[in-house]
Amino acid sequence: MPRTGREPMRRRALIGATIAAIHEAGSLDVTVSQIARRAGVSSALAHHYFGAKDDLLLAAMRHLLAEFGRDAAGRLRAAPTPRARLSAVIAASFGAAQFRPETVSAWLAFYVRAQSAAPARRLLRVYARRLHATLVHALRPLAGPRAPRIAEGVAAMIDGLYLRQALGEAPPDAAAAAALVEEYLDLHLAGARA
Amino acid sequence: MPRTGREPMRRRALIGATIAAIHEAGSLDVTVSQIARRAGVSSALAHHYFGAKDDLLLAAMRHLLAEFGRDAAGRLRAAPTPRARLSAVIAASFGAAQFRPETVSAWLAFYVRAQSAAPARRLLRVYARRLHATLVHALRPLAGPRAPRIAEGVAAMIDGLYLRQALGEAPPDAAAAAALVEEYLDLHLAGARA
Amino acid sequence: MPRTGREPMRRRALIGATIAAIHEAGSLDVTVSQIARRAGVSSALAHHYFGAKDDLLLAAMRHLLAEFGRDAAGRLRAAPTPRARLSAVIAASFGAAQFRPETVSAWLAFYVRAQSAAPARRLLRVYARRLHATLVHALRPLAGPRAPRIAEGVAAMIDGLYLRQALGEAPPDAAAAAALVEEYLDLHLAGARA
Amino acid sequence: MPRTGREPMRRRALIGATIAAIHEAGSLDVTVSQIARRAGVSSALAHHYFGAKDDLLLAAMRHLLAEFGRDAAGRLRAAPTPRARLSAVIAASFGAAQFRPETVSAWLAFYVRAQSAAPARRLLRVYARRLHATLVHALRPLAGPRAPRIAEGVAAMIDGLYLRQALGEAPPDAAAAAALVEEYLDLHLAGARA
DNA sequence: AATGAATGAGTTTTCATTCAT
DNA sequence: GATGAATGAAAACTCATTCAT
Repeated sequence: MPRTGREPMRRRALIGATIAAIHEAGSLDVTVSQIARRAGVSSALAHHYFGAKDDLLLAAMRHLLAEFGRDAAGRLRAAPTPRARLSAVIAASFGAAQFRPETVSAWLAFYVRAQSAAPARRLLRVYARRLHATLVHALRPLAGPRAPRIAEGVAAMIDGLYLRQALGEAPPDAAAAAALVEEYLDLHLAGARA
Repeated sequence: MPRTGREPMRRRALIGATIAAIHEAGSLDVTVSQIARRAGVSSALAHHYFGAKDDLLLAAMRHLLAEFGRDAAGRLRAAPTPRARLSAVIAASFGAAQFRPETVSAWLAFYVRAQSAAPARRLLRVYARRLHATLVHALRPLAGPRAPRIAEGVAAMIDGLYLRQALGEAPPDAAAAAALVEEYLDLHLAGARA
Repeated sequence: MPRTGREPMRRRALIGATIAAIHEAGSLDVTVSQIARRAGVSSALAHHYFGAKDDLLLAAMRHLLAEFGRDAAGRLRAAPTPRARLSAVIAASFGAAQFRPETVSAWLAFYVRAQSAAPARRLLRVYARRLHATLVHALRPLAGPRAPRIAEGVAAMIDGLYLRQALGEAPPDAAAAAALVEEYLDLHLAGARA
Repeated sequence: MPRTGREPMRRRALIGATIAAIHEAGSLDVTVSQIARRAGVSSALAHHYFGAKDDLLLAAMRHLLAEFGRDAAGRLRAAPTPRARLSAVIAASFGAAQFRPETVSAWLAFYVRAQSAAPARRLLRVYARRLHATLVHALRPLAGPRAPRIAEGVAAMIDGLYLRQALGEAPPDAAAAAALVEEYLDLHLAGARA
């Protein structure tokens, strides 16, 4: 039986609390104390584990990215065709784990942060490039030279739907969002085949 | 000759400084003093004219929205057909005034703010609904019942391209962005006609 | 016909506004702008006429003191006997002009101010001494060597009734207050005669 | 041995510093920084323990009130007769702890504050009512229906003596002040018996 | 005479961060 | 490992006061 260890437990709790707090505040203007209280520890402990506040935020961001990455990877492994791989990416983007209001808020906040904080920017770029590469790779056999272009469109649309979701008064409709992107793809690929 | 009036001058200067400062900081975490200094006045004067910081931010937001509104309205007046009206909206979105890094940064920052500040949210919603109405109205004769759906896709894509532009290492390529949206429309409308 | 002159008019308006504002705020924490607005002029004009804020406050204080002085002097002139003179002072203290909530608030605020501002303290002392002298003078033929002591008691009781009035939830009852002091005097003077 | 506990220590120090600072300033226009410096801590700590400045002021007020309450209660317990109880209240009012210039200044400042700040007003009213009830209760067997009236006179005189003491150039003479009130009582009660 | 414009000097309050225990 | 205690630094906001017009 692996002793779970207090530290990893605390770290997880703090990261979860960070995301929840960001969602509740709707921005990164969240105090370390708020986060710590939510995680049931002292703010000093948050510093002890993560160093500066920025590091905690980065860790939360990394957590979100990794979660998405795992989710997407799983779906990609199960996808037999290029077209299915594209759907896998879309499904992961609008999957239950990603499209929760909580996650979307945090996501958007991190995007803004990336404009001013270099480490956050680096993180997002790695993710963006990986996503782009995956899309292009899957699109290549279906759309040839238009692949990068379509990938760009797909990525933009996904991001745009997140943005609107973050703001939206309407309840999140992951299915409708996914369908919109799928349709975009279908139009492009049908046109290609024609 | 109308006396220029100092107040409108100062207000304009402060709003301009606000947008510039937001861009430079990459977020709304800008102090009133920074903004005031940039406008060449004291922070007290900024408070004198705008009240609280939030009011200044809102005024800047309103300014951006109004600018876009005027730009779009001008282009729409010159558009003879529904399809041209759609292009007018897209052109306004990616026009020189709107797609400057400066404006895009501020835009995104305001989106985040709208998550927590009700007045900002109201402002963005008004803009979003107006845009949506314009798009649907122009799409109706071309796409019938699919109009709302396509409008949603167009709006999402535009927002997504802004988001990516805000983050992007690449220099802004308004033409490419606009082309992507135009193409999206063409695909939908071609399919419709077919 | 005496041209009233703008200046005296403005000064009066400002002093009245000062007292009203102090009453409304319940303390001297009133801004010059508030006072000026209430008087219908700019704050700059208040400074123009009175110099610093302290000077305006002092002028308002002086106004209150002078008003009380005039009121008391009038009543004293009409008082035929020492006992009547004592009643005159009491009547002036609780007269309509003095015992208004407005005046009482200001009065108390000035008492506090006198603790830290020398000019205000000097002003109040002059008034206190004059009042004391008047009381002693009237008491001497009635109470002999006990005059200063009784004067002290009367003055304290008047001040105390003001204090309680300033705080009181009950509506001001000038008659009851005056009666309490009169009774105090009667007891002393009856005892003296006995 | 109970660990002294830093928090209670700091709270006490801050409250003491508040009262001292109010006395020195002669009003509540005292900055949190001044108070904190006097207590030997940072202003941030004052906020940490008391929240807003108002809360610190209220705590100081409550401290004064409680101190007086304890003092009076002790003396009342030792008073065998109604008349002795009245003297106990007077003695407590002018006792060494209460009639210090420091305390009197603060007292007066709080009275003014009560005019504009509801919580302060509530606090003072509780104290005023309790005092009134005590006086009336002790006076009832001695003065019958005149008890409330005399109680009012006693309370007013005490407050008035505080007021004059706050302003006074003369050194505080607690004995003389107390004697004045005692005499007032004696006159009333002698008259009653007669 | 009168004012709008403008600001410097402060004041409260918040918060990330450190440190002794 | 964990925390309460403590603070320096900063930020929003206020206000008396000055000055050009």
